[in-house]
Amino acid sequence: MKITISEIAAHAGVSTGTVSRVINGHSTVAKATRSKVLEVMEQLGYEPDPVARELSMRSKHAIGMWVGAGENRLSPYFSRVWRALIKEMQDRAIQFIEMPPDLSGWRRPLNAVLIFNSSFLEQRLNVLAERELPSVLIGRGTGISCVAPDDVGGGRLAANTLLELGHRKVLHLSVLGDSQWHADRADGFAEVINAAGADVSLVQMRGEQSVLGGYRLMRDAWLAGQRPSGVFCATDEMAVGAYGALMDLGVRIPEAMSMLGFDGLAPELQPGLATIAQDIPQIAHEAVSLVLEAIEQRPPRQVVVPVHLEAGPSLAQAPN
Amino acid sequence: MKITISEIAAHAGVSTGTVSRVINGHSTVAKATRSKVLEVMEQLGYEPDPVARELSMRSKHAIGMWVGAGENRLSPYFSRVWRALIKEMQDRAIQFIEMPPDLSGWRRPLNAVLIFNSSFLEQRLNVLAERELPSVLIGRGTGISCVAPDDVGGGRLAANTLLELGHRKVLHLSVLGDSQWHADRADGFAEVINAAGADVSLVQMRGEQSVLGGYRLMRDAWLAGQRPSGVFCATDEMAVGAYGALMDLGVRIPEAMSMLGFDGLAPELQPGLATIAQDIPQIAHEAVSLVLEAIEQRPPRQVVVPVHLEAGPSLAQAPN
DNA sequence: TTTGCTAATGTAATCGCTTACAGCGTTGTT
DNA sequence: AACAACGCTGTAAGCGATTACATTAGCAAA
Repeated sequence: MKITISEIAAHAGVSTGTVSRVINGHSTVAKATRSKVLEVMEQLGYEPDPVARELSMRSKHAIGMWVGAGENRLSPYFSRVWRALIKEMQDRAIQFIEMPPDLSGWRRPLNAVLIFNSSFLEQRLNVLAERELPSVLIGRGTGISCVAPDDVGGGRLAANTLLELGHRKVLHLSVLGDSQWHADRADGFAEVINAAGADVSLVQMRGEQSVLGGYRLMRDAWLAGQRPSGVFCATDEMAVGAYGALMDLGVRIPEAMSMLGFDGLAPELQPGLATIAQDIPQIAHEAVSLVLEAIEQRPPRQVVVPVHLEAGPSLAQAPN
Repeated sequence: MKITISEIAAHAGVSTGTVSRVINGHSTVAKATRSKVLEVMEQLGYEPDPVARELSMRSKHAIGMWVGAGENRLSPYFSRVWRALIKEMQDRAIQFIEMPPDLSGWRRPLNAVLIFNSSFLEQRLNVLAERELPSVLIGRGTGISCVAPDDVGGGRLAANTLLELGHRKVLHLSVLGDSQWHADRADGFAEVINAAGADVSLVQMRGEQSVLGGYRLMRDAWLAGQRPSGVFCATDEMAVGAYGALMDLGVRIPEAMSMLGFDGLAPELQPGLATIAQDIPQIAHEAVSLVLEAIEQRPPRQVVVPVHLEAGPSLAQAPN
């Protein structure tokens, strides 16, 4: 037998309205009442019904997720972000709708649109502006609300991590193209490395953002005579490839080479690989908050979500 | 502005009850009325709201999705299936809940569980049986409802495709381990190839199910002197790797080598790569249907979803 | 004591749909 | 002619939440 809000109300001796208010964390509930209600909810094992919830709230919040044809929806990173977004919206009883890359002919009513790190951003924003749809970007932009990981900080963190382990010759595998994310990672990394002293050297190479891209980059660098003691990869996917290349070349990790990736996917992709991890659930949380703000016409905001080091056995003291 | 049932009712000059009856195919509606309503619905592009529908039909279904620790939730295939499932449940206003690999301490009420192609299947089923939770498997099993792509048929189709193009020396890159899916693909493929005549030869090699696994397998095969004119990869991920290996080796595709993957992800992963495509939305659809049947205590059913060839420029006539 | 405000709570409309029940012309039976 | 049965349709009460609005209590100021 499913427990409903009115049973909770009855047991707690309050009205359904009050119960609803404590569920949604409205501040106008007296402390004593709130805890009483929470207690009853706990005791009866109450879970609000998401379907009913959505029906009653939805009129305000249906948000579309727009990912361009250019983006790779099958990439591990995208997959993670997507899942986090869905979970976040589920928790807030928001309806989410996947939109097709091409919007002509799109007619379903929406309150806002969430754009995933898009190419052709300008064009897209224009399309949305025409339809007067508030929009929020996961990525970087100006004049629009957006949320992104702290790429510069992550780059710096990567550099400091390697420096503290005594590495003096480091390699950075970055991504071809003009992605702001990867440029920032490279900049943060280079900034710290270059400030570390004259005996520290940095080489940067750029390749395709994929496992194979990382593999080829690392293999070719090594065969071309690059012999760093530490390598920082702009993404975990590339790191997986680079890791594989080093294995194939017989270079031992971490004895002969320390490796560090970026994104926080490494633990699933290649156990043991250290990474600068993004807080993806947090990014999703901020993204949805920004969307709700945008719907209320509040001014756009840029938020940067911190990253942290997720250590692993691919990291070791530099050999002498 | 969202169109509701009452607008349809107004436009058609009937009551909402009647509209609802035609939506649900109740037989007690006069023919003329029915067609009038259908016409208006068509004209206004009306779609019944699944959330409201579910709420009022009070068949509240919450289904858990259980994926083991061993499964790679970031793999492109999994990602696709996941998205398709979510969409399907959204369309049916079913609540889906992601469950942790370890179920001890799990308390949220569920009506059923959907298991993704799991390792340790027996153990898991026992756990679920203890809790009296109906369960459905995406993959293969006995004594339980399950849905899977037609792997054997897909293997045969791959073989016929290559044979029809005149290939006489073919390579199959398969997956290490005891996955039924991949065994079936290999069997279907081998069956047809081996029946094709004495001048047709097949070599099978097995490696890791990943881009890198495919890369290494293909590279090593080639370097070991394997010179087929066509290669069939058990998954598109491996195919991407194998494709890359051939590029690196300077083997031209498709002039010197035809390639065929499996899963239907190739168009996104590696444009141009032909593949035996699964109908993933259909698999998701069947999976959810089976779950609903299981909830109603109907006897378990096994369903096999057909696959089809998605051709591409990686396929060509065999060289003489 | 009365007035005015604020904080906390109750009330009831609402979200979009289903469905039990009631109403009402027709037709068939006696 | 009276009545039952039937076929179709309208009406309104839910489903389980949210929330605008009304109400009440409590307290300070006049």
